[in-house]
Amino acid sequence: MPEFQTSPGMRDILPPDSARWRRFQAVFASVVEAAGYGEIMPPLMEDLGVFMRIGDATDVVTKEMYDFVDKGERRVALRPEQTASVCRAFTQHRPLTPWKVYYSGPNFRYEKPQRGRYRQFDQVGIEVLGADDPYLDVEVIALGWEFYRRLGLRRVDLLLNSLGEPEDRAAYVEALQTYFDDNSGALTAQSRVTLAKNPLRVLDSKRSPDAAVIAAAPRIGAFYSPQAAAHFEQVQNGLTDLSIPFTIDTTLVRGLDYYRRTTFEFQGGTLESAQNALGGGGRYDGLVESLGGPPTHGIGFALGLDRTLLACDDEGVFAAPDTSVDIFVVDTTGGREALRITAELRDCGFATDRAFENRSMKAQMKAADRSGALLAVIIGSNEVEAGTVVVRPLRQPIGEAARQYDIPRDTLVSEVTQALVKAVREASA
RNA sequence: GUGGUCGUAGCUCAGCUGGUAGAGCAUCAGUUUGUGGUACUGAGGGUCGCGGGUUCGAGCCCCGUCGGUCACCCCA
Repeated sequence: MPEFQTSPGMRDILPPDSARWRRFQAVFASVVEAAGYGEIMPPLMEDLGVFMRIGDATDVVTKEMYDFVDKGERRVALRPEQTASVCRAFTQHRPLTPWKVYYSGPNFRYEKPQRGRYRQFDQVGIEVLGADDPYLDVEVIALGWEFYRRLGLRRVDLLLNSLGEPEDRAAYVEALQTYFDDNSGALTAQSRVTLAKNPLRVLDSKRSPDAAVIAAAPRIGAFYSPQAAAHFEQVQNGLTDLSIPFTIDTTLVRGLDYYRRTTFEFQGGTLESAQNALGGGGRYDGLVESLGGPPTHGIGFALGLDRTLLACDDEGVFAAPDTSVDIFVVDTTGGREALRITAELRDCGFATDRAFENRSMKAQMKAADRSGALLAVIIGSNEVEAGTVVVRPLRQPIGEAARQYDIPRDTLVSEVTQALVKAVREASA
């Protein structure tokens, strides 16, 4: 074991995996930019108070924050999510509404790491501030749905719920509290602890002894005000109009305390339940206000990159993109000629790699093969003397002899262009 | 944070009831005095996560610790 390793829950993303991450973010950007969203890049660190507004009943805030005092005696924290930062940015800059933004990047939570759960983890997401239209809820959900489709995922389930208006939610929480209190004998000890903090969260319990109690608990639906019920119905109708299948799940309460009305979650059908939440979101009317801004409607979602990639692996889609080079330059005369040729080819836009340390012809050819290049450009002492270079196609079927040929050194670019066109055509045939 | 489980070469792993380490792949070199991907030969590479303990002797047993993983919790 080396002396230094990444800290728990932190890891290096190496090639070719890193290319997959980049493409993931690029696909997301293209989906939401096509709907008018612009990218916001908030800082990784904010005043601790910004994140405290997420809610003091959530572990994300109370137990998992990477907070510390900086050299200027400020209480700061690494962001555990980005919604709060977006709302802070909104109150700070007061952009025109509706303000449609997307983000992509790492967040930090001090949790015990597990598969699909890291202390530094990437999310992509969108937020819309300043609009109350239920069709906006539909747009937001539909964009998440569309993104999964673009990745190639098919086994994603959309769970939908509404927590009602704040008053509805409060009345429901009260009813739940009463119900669970009356039945606390049947709950697990852990659920009783949860109950003391937030009765809604008890609905999330995955412990089997709780299942019966939860199944018989009061449902949120009975507590909706007429407005909340109408909003929820329009959201459902809109999703149906777009042929997006969903399941109403009245126990879907989401972890963050700021949610109001519409909440939703995307679950991966192939994943274990501990990791099956690929992403989720909802309305958080009130969050901007709690950060000192004007009363402002808000809705958005965040999708976890790690779990979504796990789901992609399970479904065999969205493989790491090919990052191989077009041309590999082999030079057995010391490497100076390779230096010139490589630079020339790169200038002309060809992805080009080469070998170093003046290794044997065989070793350099091996490296050329490994590079995935379609073409090798070879220079030995004979070629230097004759003023030529060898062009050798590399991707013919095993057993078939390579048809390499000499070309004049000064026709390199045009010859290589032709050879590449041919190689690509043969490869796709 | 609580509990289970695992931790041996770069990677995947084997190692019988304790007797001072192996395979496959990968890497490098040679068979081929200029040419890769299939074949053959060989080489390099490990303080068996770390620290204690038991023992004549520990990769194998015990304790602790760190890390991964699984469940709970939480959530993405």
